[in-house]
Amino acid sequence: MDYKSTLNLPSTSFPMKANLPQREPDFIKFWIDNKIYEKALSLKNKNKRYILHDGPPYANGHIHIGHALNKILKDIVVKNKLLEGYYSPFVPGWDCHGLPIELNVTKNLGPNAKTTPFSEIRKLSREYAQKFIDIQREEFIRLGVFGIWDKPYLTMSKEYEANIAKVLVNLADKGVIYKGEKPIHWCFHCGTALAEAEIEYYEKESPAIYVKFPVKESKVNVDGKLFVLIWTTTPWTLPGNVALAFSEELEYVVVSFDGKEYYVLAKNLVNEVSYKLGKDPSYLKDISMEDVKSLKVFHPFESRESKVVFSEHVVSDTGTGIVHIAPGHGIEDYEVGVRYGLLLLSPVDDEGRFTEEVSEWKGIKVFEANKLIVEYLDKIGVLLHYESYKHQYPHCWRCKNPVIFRTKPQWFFNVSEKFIKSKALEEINNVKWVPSWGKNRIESMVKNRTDWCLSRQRAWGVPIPAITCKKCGKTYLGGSWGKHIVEIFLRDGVDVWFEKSIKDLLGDFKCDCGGNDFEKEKDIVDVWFDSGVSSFCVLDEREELSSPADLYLEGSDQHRGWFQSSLWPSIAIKGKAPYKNVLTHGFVLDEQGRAMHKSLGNVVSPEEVIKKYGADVLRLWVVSEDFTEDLRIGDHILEKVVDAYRKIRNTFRYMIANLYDFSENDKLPYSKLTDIDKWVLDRLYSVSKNLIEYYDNFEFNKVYRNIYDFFNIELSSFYFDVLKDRLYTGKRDGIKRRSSQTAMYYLLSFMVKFVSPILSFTSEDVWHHFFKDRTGISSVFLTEYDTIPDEWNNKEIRENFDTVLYVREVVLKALDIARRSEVINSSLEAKVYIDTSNKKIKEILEYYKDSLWEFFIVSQCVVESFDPSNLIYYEEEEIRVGVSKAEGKKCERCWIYSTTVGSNPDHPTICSKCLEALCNF
RNA sequence: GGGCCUAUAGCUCAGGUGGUCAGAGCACAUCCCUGAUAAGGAUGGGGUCAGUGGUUCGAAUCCACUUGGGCCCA
Repeated sequence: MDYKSTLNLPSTSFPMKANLPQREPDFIKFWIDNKIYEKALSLKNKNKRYILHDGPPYANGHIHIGHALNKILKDIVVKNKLLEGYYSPFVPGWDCHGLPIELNVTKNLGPNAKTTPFSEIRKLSREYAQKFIDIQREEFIRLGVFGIWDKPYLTMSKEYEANIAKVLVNLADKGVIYKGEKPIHWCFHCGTALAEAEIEYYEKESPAIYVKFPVKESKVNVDGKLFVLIWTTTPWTLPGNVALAFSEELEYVVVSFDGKEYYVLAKNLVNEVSYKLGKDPSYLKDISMEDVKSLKVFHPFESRESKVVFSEHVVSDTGTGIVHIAPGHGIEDYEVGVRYGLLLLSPVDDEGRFTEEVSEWKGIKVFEANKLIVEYLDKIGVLLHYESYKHQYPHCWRCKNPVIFRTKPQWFFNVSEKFIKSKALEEINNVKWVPSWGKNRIESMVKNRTDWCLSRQRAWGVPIPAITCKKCGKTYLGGSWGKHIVEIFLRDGVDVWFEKSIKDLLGDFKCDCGGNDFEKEKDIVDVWFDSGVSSFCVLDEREELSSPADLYLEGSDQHRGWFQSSLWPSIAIKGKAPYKNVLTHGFVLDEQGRAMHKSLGNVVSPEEVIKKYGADVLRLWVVSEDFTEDLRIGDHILEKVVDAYRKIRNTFRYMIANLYDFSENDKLPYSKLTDIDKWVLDRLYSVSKNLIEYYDNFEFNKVYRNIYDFFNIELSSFYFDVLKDRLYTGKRDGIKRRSSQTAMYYLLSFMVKFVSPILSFTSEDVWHHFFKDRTGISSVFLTEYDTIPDEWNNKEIRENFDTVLYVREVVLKALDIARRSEVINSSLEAKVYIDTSNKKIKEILEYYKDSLWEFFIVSQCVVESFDPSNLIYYEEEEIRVGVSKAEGKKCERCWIYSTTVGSNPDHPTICSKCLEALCNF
């Protein structure tokens, strides 16, 4: 007889091989065609909200692995909240304005760029951004990310743009926007301001000079004239000098080479100066920081003081350890100037010529003036040394000419204003930062933050709707004018600013002085402001959303970026942070822990990973690492993730296959379950509690670990292995089999849901193969986590099995020895003897004595004192184990050895247990 | 150059307030099974906890410095 056909072997069409790259698109199609996310949301419409607000990626280029990491993490949060029963709408966004897009557009225009009108550049930029929004949207969807993809927010949408202007006007009304000056890169050849990205560094030859600044007063006593010595490669910036910066980290000395003139400079640069002069010092003395602070220094040719200040940016690798400060001609200088309240001079016009403020060289281009200034310094006796110096210098990317720093009027957001800054710091304290050091990080950045320069001299962005009266020079941004122009923007879009004349926009607005002839502001607002006001333009505007958001989740670089740009406007207008929780993730590095660079050839793209392994593998990778730190990725790491994926998939498959003949009606009540099934439900109870806690704390790596370990240790290697006998050979609807199937049904139902925020495709695959028809629910994402019955929490069973499992370890070692001694091959060929002096253990073993053979997967197991001779013997701690060949013959059906084999002449090759099972076959 | 973060077996990770803390899973090797089968099970070998120097009776765990790596600034 063919006994194999009488077994209840696992049966399923759920494929072992996932074939994710090919099959995942079908699930995406299913989700989209059946509007699964929309349905899930509408099911939870009345429930508590959970708002994760998307930080908009820049609409330029394809997504990289960092984008994938970010969106997958967000998706895990959103799906988990959905399954917890929250209404969690995810509205994806894109950052659309800004220089990189404008540059790509103008690059494509080639030499025509200069003559292309603003409005055309804006139109092309808009098309360019839209193209990449469409590309990136498909790429995000391919990752399995749920979101309201057909209604994302775009910072270039008509409403969003108008709202940007509205928030800006609101801020102006709050009195935190002001007009000031700031140095910018300027190409006087092209007559335009340049952004950092438009600067190229080339070698340039400049005059390097040592200049003596006369000291008028000090505590330093020398027998001659005292000077502070500086070194510069831009003599033309000297007319703008207002200060001399020292470093508190350096030591200074007074040195003389001729006994007549004495110079203050950094101690460790004396040798360099001495070498250049070709003279040894005739006098050298340390001076204290107090001495330095006592110096009252004057400008070498202007009749004003050159103030002594201190700055960290002063170093002693070259020069004199004292830096001449011209706040109008350098960013660092400017910042020092802001800190010390220094005069801001920028006596240079658009063509790079000195203005009349510098009467001596008025009208002369600054680079040509260099030579004249050096000659002049020499003439008045303050030039110590001159040489030609080659160094890296910024040049215009377009015309390749050297650029300069000069100041232009700019719009600022006054964040250093006391009230705003202290309010911001207070609010930072009310936000939960994950990981916790994020708070420290943003706090120190906020503390040191200087005013935010909002204006950009560009085309692709939202105009700053300010006007200046030509008659009296008064500038308007907020007030009734602001209200008026925002109304127009909301109705017609911000493009009218560029397209219409000021007269058309003005309405009946008049200047306080009575004038009605105005000039339009040409600058646009910084892109960081665009995304920074998203809580106003998205959370406050869209019905399904609200502010403050429950969560912002971005890379740790956003402490400087979006988290801050979002904080300031919200603080200034609402007095509140726009978020309750802020979670940051690290950066994705290669397997060696190095940043990815095209030149290193170590870039891993999400597209490649999906093509080779599938999105679920990428999703599993995300949680297999600790995302609060930097993450590593590469083929070796991904292979490991694939292994883990296979294990999880197979565990699901095993459950599905063994439940092929089980339905809800076959479920047994908890009280009827066998102990091992009660044990596994106790494990499921504790795993479930853990998982919910881990999910809520964003500890996804622990979620992964807990699931993976549960599948490997408890389920695969013990529970499922033990179950095989009763599932395959037991009576089809026998109590033991149904008991285990009941537990397995819960395992499958609970775990497929817990896994679904991570392995969304695979979970849906499982759902469709098993639960869809049984429940009538078409998607796992239309369900919620199962409630965890408290009766599963069974301390007694747990403790019993702790003991059983401990003894099992010892037994397995004994079996291994028996196997290596060639006493047995399969563990079913063994009979096991166990004895222990531990009363408690013995009690438990005796209680389970009829099940031990099953737990250990052997044919016979006895608990009694035994003679170890003639047995394979092993002991550990108090456990003594003996192994011999099992008694009786191998049953052809269940493969267990039994003395009952042959007792029935009709079935001479099978055991009594199998005979019983066959009765109702 | 500065701020923040980071360094534990081949990989991914555990190791509150210092004293069985040198762990887990996977991978690997060897063996078993062939009724989860391009699956399943068992046993085993792997680390001077980046380095140096301190504090301490005692440090992976505290402190300092160094080195490597990352983010943000300069």
